[in-house]
Amino acid sequence: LNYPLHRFEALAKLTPAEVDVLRRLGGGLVTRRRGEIFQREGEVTTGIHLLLEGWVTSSVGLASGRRLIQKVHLPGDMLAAPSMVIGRAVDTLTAVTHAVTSFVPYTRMGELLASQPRLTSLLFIAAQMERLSLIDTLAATGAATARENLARFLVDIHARLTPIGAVVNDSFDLPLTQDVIGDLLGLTPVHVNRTVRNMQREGLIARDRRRITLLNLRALRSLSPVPPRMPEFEPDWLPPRSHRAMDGQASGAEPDALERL
Amino acid sequence: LNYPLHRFEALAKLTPAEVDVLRRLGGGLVTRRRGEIFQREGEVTTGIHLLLEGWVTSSVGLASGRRLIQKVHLPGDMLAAPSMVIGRAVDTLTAVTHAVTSFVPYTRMGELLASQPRLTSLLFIAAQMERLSLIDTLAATGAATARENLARFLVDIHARLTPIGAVVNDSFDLPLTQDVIGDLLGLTPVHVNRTVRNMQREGLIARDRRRITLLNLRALRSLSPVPPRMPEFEPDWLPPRSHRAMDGQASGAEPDALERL
DNA sequence: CGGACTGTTGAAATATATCAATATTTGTGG
DNA sequence: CCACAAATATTGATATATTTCAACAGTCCG
Repeated sequence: LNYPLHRFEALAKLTPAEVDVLRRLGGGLVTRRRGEIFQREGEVTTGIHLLLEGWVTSSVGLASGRRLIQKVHLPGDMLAAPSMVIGRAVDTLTAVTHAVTSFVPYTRMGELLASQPRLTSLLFIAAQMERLSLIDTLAATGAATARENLARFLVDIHARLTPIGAVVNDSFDLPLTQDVIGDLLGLTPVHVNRTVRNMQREGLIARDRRRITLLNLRALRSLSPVPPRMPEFEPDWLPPRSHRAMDGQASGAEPDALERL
Repeated sequence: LNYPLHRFEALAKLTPAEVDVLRRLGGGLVTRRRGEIFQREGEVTTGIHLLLEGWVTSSVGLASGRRLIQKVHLPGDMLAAPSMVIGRAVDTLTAVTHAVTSFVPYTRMGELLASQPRLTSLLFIAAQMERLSLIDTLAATGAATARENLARFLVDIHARLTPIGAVVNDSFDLPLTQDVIGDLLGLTPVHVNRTVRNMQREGLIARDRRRITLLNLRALRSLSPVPPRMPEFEPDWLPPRSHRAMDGQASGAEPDALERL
């Protein structure tokens, strides 16, 4: 299972044992067809999903019938984590491209939480980062123009695609319809279209089919209402790579729980 | 230090030792005058704040000059946690009423993370809940009308004020100006006013000075575009109240780190 | 190849913003 | 406790970004 760990590795240098625990966290690989919905809002959930390949949207349906896409998930993301708190799916997960996921039952997450204090800390930090990213989305959606919001979106995807090597010369595949982008930015697809075409006309971006090129990244960045966010690498308050902890022996509760599978 | 723990107690029954660790987490009490700004966006941060009393807003400034208030914090909240990831303040913290806080240096948070696996799990869960709350805010701000958004806001404050006993007969103090509410909902103060007055005219709410009464909670709830969220109490995957862990002895690293102060 | 998505453009409608003036409340210092 | 200044709330008129509705053009994929 080749779960991309760049997310965690941006936070701290992992020990080989930790890498191993994370790589073996998920169950078998599951292939998702394009368009497949593999979690529906409201249903009872028993675990989270790791995204290994492809793009997946996380959307919530509003009472009005509109839907808002909270986030597009890219490889390396942990899906449906907020749902574990209430035991029911908070969001609907839809594969927008062909995708590969891996399931992690809550009980297994519990074993991880109980036995790996340092990884639990990293999970805590990762959750805070997701929170930060939502704050930025909120700032853009709530108090910025369509143009600024679109700029932020493009810059964000660019930044998140870069560590997995999917960006060449500021150019990348964007397998999202304007309809989906609209639900993501809280705009009408019609208005997304007009805004995109304006940016194109002004030479900010170029498009060819599903491929998009950011011609003036600097201009787009300064258009974006929020600054880029860089997590601090291995902050000094992070629990140390304890020799005892690194083998998963930290909590007395279930020493080898994570080694069983 | 009487840090309200209802947030954690909604998630799990705490052991006396855990209660003690949490209560002794913060340093001395700090009093904040109304209007005082005690953290500014962008400045280097060295710890988080616990809110014991009063209301505090967390806002981010946009490039356009507008500001968006991400959240109003109420007693029991942990402030500025997202900032710990990047070591700089993500948000500006402003006391909107007289308030009392207590500071927790990152190093002390690190000790907590290293020594209390179960509390770390609860912190992780709490972060996921905050994430969920942001998703709901985003849904309302991005794809709902001013009216729906305001309804959601009132219902949310009502729900969060209830566990600290600040709601009587669906009536509570709302020490926020319409200007602040506007920044919170992504609306103009003028439009907030019109929307509030409409609700009043329709008998949904009543106001007297800063006190507001939700006359028809059911109607407001159904107006809200997002459902109420109930965290699951003591989910079965949560790390158990280990006898060893409860004394803060779990990680071999620094056994008594948290007991020093 | 053909039918179903997806993108594009126009015209009209609308929720919300902006600007501006006045009323009311609130906090403060005498 | 009063009076006053500053902050906040209220209302109206007008402007505007975005939505809605609708028609048509591409393009993708089976």
